Amino acid sequence: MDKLTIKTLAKELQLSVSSVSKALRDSHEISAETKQRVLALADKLNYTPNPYASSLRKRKSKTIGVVIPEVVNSFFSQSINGIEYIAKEKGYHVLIYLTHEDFENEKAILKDFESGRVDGVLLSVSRETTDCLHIQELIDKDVPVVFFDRVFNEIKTVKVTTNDFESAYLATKHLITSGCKNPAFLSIIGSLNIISNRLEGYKKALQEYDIKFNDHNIINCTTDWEYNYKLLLKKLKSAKRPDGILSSIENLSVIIYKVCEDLKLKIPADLQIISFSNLDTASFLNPPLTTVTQPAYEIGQAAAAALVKALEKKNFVMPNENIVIPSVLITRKSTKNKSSNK
Amino acid sequence: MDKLTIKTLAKELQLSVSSVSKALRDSHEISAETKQRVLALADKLNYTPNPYASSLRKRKSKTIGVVIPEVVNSFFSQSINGIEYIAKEKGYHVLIYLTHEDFENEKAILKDFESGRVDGVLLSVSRETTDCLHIQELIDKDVPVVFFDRVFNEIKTVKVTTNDFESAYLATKHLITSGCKNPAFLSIIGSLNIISNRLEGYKKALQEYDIKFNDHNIINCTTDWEYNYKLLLKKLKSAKRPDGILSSIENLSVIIYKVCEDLKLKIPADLQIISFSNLDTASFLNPPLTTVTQPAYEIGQAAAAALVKALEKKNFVMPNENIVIPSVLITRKSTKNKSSNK
DNA sequence: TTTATTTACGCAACCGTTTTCGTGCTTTTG
DNA sequence: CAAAAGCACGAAAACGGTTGCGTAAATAAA
Repeated sequence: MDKLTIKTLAKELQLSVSSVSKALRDSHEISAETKQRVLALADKLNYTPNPYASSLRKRKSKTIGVVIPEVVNSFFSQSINGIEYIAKEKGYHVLIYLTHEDFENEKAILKDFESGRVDGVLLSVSRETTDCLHIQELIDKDVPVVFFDRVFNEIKTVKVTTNDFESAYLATKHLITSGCKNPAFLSIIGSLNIISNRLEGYKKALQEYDIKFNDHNIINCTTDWEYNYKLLLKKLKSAKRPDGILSSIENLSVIIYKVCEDLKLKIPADLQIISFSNLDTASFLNPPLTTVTQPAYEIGQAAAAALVKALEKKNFVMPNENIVIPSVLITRKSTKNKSSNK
Repeated sequence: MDKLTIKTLAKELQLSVSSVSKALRDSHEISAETKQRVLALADKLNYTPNPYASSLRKRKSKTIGVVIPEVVNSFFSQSINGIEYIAKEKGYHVLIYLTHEDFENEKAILKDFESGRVDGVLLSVSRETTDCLHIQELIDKDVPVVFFDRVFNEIKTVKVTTNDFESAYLATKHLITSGCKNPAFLSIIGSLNIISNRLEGYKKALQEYDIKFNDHNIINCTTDWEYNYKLLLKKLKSAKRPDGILSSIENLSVIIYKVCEDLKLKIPADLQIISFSNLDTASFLNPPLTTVTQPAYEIGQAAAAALVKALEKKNFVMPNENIVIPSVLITRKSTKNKSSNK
């Protein structure tokens, strides 16, 4: 048995290759009767058209590339879920690439995309990404890019984010109204927009409550967990230690718990904690963690939908649009809210 | 500017298309000098060969398909990480598909693979998958499939798993030696090999310690969390309630915590808990959860490596091989182990 | 009845690479 | 010095579909 191609069908049916192709694609040029015959045989022989031949000729791959920093991360894996939902619905395939927060990796991946491997890209930039030449170059080659979560404002395209500024503002406000006099902000190195937006929200809340902003209360973590642990240990041992923390990074919250345990600091009595987090174990931590939870699934869906919508158009132009899907503050026992639920 | 193809290079260099192609692929037929010229221009023009044309001609896509039940799951996302590591290293691309534990989805995905979209497949079957015709059909079309974690023994191929039987045995033994007289086993509907293997391990430990096996202690959960909650509530309220639980499913462990909280059962005093889990928040739960942690990353790596190894061979034959990478039991405060670490 | 239009299909070019085979030319060998 | 071998490259046929265009027959309009 040699390979089953469209030619096999054509020969069997005494039709030309082109007619078979047209019949399979439900062209109006082919009679209903012939279509039936073709479909029937295709079905019987279990024929599936070669996607590469098709992609080559049609100059589109029905494939989208998803570029994210990490996959072992509840935010990104939930996003992928949303992306996959839309992709499947619209008949697209999903290629996944991880940058591991490395700029060179990101560049190499986007460079590869210039080959036409994917019709469009969903991108959440790495922490190290400081310029966007590689992104613009890709777009200039007519490969549309939609940002989600970690965006680059310099690029004119659709950006799907959550309300980082406002969420951080509300979270900080929550800390303050729960009694914090000296809330700190847990940050991470890099130049991510989302982080600086969150920082601005934090600052605004301080300002509103006449708490003077103190540089010491911005704790800059790194990717080195050992270092972060020591840094937090130092900060929380110091005389003017914070009495509340807003963590802008999910993974860092567990380190805080660890440090508190080791320093015998009581949560929330000695230290109140809120974290941006999508961990569904947050409510089972000790004590349950108050979180700012991002609508990761919806963000993935919205980004994929925007991309596909553009791809389906003849001469698509990506609108320079910001889609903002709000996060939700879920108060739990790690903060001293009065009306504590859960 | 029209599309940049190999023809553009050929024209510019006054060479034939074939020579350029050969130069790019570093063929011995081309002189070093010519290669230099070709590479230089390709570099200058930022040329990237069209992958679809190449795949069509070469009849291989340098792409592997990964089919998993869910991605919002620390085991699978860690596995993907391992897979991606190998894929990148070997120059493969990774297409990800989610079955959402649905058999029909799984069939449709594997059917699509018969088109030659991927060179090989890494598969972890859905919970609902009870027969393997669709898998065998794919293999019969010369698309190699490597199983990881959730395997199908009927299929002769490489299977990468962890030592489920032994791990469950050791975990149960741990419960018993920590004082459990009546340990239960938390299962989930479906016919997964890994679950039944774990159940066997549990049974063996009971037998070894002369604890008679009791059907009531096999708690069969479903995908309905509400139902599971009620079921566990009932089980843990009953007179002959278990004094220890081995959960074979990561997600179920948090429900147990919830039920214990609501019933005011103390962990581990009233109920000791061990769960198969890859959650890195396990040690920050209240109390820290004793886990059987699977080497998810390594399993992904091993599966991908086995697949790629086969793909790189001329006439590959998949060996019918079991690669077993052991899990590790990490004792924490949810069990009353004597030498408690962490 | 003649002409115009529609219907249903085939021909052949094309998408961008890869690869086999052939061909001059230079170099080696007996 | 003739024959053989090696070298560097080009022509052309694939790979498996898609699509614009041509065309014969069938139908509609004039």
